[in-house]
Amino acid sequence: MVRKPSRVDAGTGENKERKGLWSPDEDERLFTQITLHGVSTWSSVAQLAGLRRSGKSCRLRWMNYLRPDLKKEPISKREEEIIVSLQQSLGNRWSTIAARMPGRTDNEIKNYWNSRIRKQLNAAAKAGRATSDSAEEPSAIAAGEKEESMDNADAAAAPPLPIPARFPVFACQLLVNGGGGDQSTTTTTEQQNSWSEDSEASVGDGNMIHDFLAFDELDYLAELLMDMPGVMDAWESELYSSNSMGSLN
DNA sequence: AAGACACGCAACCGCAAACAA
DNA sequence: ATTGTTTGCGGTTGCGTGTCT
Repeated sequence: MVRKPSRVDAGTGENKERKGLWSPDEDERLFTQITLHGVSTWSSVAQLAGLRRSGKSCRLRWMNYLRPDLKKEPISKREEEIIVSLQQSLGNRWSTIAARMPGRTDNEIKNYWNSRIRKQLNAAAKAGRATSDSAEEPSAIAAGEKEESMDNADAAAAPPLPIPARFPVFACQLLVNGGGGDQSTTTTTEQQNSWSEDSEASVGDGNMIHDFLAFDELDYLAELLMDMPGVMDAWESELYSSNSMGSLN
């Protein structure tokens, strides 16, 4: 979707800071400036590129649009699952979530989530009015509502471990891999990243499991697996290790 | 065909943390 | 230790486009 730069205040005053959509020329200036000279401070980037933009605006444009490593394709089903599960375990920490999803920006994920939530709420409003509190809600809607309540409570203040959508898959992996825990519990960055790609499924990985089980089946499995000895311990360390990765670039 | 509505996305705003002087 | 500046983040807004009526 290409939009004309037509937003309010396209920079009428000579010295006035420009706001609104970026023109192709501005993009080019910014891109050239950063690729050739890098970034010392963002305000200096704006100056050196001859842009009447705030450093803040330049940063945002670069991060969300110009960066060469950004994925241009729409968010895949697999990525959606990752977003949902990370959102459930981390809350609205979009930058942390984005850091685990190469090529995706916090803004993109946030937008995706917000529109998704809006959809779910609309759907829930339509379907749910008559049969409120129905036990057979689609898991996606349930997930959305769960997160809303989590938002209010704030993840840090909630002692019980969150059970995101990834848990059933994780638990299945644990079983398939022999329950040793070692390889399953040490979820590496590469592993996380591989979930975002539509890579080939190998025995015991999340893709394979999802090929055989629907979401509602996974939910059911989750309930059973939570009671199995050792599973929650493994999940806890999995959660811990993945949470602590958030600080990585 | 045209207006209304919904959706997706880009970008702004305000705040807080980090950093420098 | 204090103050000012910069950066990063999450929430929110508003525009353009697609779809529906």
